Amino acid sequence: MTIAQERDERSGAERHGGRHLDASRDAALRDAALRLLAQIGYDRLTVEAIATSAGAGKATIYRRWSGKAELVVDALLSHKPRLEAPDTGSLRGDLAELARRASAHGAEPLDTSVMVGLASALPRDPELRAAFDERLVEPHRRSLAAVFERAVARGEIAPVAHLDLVVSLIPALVLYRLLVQPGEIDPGFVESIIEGVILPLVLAGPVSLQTTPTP
Amino acid sequence: MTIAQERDERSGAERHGGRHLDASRDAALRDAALRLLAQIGYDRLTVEAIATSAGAGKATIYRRWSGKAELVVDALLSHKPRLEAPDTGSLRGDLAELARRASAHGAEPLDTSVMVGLASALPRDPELRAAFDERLVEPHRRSLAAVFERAVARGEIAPVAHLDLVVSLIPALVLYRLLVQPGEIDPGFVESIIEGVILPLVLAGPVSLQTTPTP
DNA sequence: GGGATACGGAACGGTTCAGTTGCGGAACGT
DNA sequence: ACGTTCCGCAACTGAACCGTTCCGTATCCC
Repeated sequence: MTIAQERDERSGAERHGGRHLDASRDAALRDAALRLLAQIGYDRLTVEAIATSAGAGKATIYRRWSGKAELVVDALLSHKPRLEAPDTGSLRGDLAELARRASAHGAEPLDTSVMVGLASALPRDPELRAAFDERLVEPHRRSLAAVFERAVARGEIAPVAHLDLVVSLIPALVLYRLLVQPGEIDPGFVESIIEGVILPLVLAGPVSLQTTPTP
Repeated sequence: MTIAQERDERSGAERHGGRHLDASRDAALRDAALRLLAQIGYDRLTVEAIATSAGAGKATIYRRWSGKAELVVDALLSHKPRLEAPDTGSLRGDLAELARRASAHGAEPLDTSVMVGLASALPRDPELRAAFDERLVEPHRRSLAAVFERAVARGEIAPVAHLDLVVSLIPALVLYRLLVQPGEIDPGFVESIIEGVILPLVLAGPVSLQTTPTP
């Protein structure tokens, strides 16, 4: 519905004379929405604050979206993630590169704050959750899965048994860490996940030990 | 401050005649607060809804707490977790028992919903975060740490290298799963974390492989 | 018994926000 | 040139909620 509305307004059949919608206003409003979302969370986010923060009037928002929910979903979907998985030649190098992007660079700290800000709202809004999935969750999972699959193809590791779980490790632990201990993520934190959990896990062969060692 | 207020009201020096505070109202209100918190999250939680849900009047709440924040913190702190780590004789057995408690039983599904409901509010309220830590995060970590330490003492596994990280695995992955895919947690989910991630990780010896296998 | 206080319930003023409308001005098509 | 539509801004109505106050009733200490 969001995309449809966008189509109506841009290539609409009922556009005659008059001033056009200013595309720079769209971008400014979406940016402001994501920035405030990361700062104060979805529930405390107000349309008025978004407008003010973008130097716009509320009417400019309601000319484009039906309200907060539609604007935030559209902002999330417009937020293009970097999909390209790195290829440094080794699994450790690829993971380190992903970690470097995730902690140091500009995009990802916003991503994780947005995740925290959206958390409480996701269970009650399927559209929000779908956009959250498409732009924040799945790209990470795909990049990680590609890195592991390349390592398998190189013969560096055996096929990963629970790939779904393994590619969730970094985002899950980063999110948990942000909830339990708010503030900036130490770059070494992601590194210790890689070195302390992921690499030992995927480098170890399949384990088939006895369950009862103390008869 | 919350505990101090409680002391003032119960053993207060300035209590003369008149009807006493009904302790059953305290419990009903705290229960209602946690139940609604799990359902709709902290931000949408209203004092009015808590009172109505507990069959009480708002005045009964404001006689005890200064507002929503203090009530929720007090409710969290009154929520006594089961600390006792199981001791089945094997690491796998202990972990399976923890998993059984976490997914099937009554207390823990509420716990995880409360965690989701609190998520967006934690970064901006240190008292809330402290209570969250004390009653929802640390007990889980302590139980898991105790289980691993006993396994080390039995000689079942080598000392766990990144214990802080390893004991975060279950809560982090469960929380992440709840956010990304709301609804009930499949009991098999926690089991696959144990079998697919934790056990392979702690059973594998320290890994010291070469970083560059493709010269 | 009598004064004091808690109880559920209802009402009230104050604040915040949603969503709409009007204003003066600017940008577009015809 | 002219009408149409966008722009930022401000004002407005209505809803939701907070925190307080009052009511009639019930419970406690003295």
